[in-house]
Amino acid sequence: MGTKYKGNKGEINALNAFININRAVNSIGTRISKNFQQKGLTESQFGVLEALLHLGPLYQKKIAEKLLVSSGNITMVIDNLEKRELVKRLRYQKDRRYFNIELTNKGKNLIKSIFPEHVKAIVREFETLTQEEQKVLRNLTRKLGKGKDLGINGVEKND
Amino acid sequence: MGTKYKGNKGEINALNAFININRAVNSIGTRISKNFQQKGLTESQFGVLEALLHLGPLYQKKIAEKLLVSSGNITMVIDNLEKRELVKRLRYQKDRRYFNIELTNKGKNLIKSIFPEHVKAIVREFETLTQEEQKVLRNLTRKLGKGKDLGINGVEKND
DNA sequence: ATATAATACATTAACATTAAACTATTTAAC
DNA sequence: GTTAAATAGTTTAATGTTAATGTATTATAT
Repeated sequence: MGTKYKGNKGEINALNAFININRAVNSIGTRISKNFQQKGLTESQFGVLEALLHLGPLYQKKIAEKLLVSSGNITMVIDNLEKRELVKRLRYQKDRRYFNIELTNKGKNLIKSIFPEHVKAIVREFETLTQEEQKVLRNLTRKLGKGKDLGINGVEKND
Repeated sequence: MGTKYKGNKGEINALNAFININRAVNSIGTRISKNFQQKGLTESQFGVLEALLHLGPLYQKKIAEKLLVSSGNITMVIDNLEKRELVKRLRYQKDRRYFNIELTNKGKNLIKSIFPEHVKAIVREFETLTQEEQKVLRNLTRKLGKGKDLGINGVEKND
């Protein structure tokens, strides 16, 4: 198990935690994504539809921020969703640089039909942990994700 | 914070844990990968070189298994590493279906020069957690990653 | 021995992904 | 008001990724 790298205890602990958290995300991600893949959606496409369902219409830059991907990427994902008539681009008249991206009825019906199964799949994966363990995991990963980027004066940059 | 989805407590806990673990992996992964990206390596390329350094020569299928990617994919990654003369393909004479993939001296020097910084970057990320918390995180994610795939008779399939 | 399976790797098409360069539009500077 | 800077989105080139299909090689069945 774990890393083959020989280092001090601190290094071994960090490497083992790193390896296991990556494997876990990979492993549960693969299983969970089967749901929407069977409906012909990629992970990015699913992410866009889900964001639009729960947050309402967004312009592309906001979607890219939510999904942590580049704007060039989002252009293509929206292109492909638009081809399938799951979303539409609406030029925002007050500032013509923006497109508002909206779900079509077809898109809304699709994501609404998939999402409950998606939640069930996630719950199923996390059932290997108790409710208490899930909370511990959430808190540890929240701390981890925030990193320790410090702004000036040692004040946390992250909210 | 957390999900906007309205569900029962079990669903909310699982979704929140899911969101945070994904964000954490994404976030620390982005920062850690800057190391090898600055040396002109992609994540997959780094993964291959690292596996070869620590495990010795491997054939492509083994590499694909280690890195959890498809064999079609590994063909291209090896192609690109080979173009840069970081690895070489050696046809295995006893069974000519296989290639042994080996590091060249250039490849070995590169990965050996990068890896210590990589470890340091990981340690740095995990310093937001205590040693004890890192161990807890490792155990929770190990459990999570194994899932609860059951073979016949309810016997665990995973080792 | 020959036909069939299985195995390792390669190829293709479709989509993802980023960085960098580009266009169109709006805002800010002067 | 005209120019410069900033912003939203697009395009391109390079690589990654998978699933599906193809090719070469080896193992198995009969």
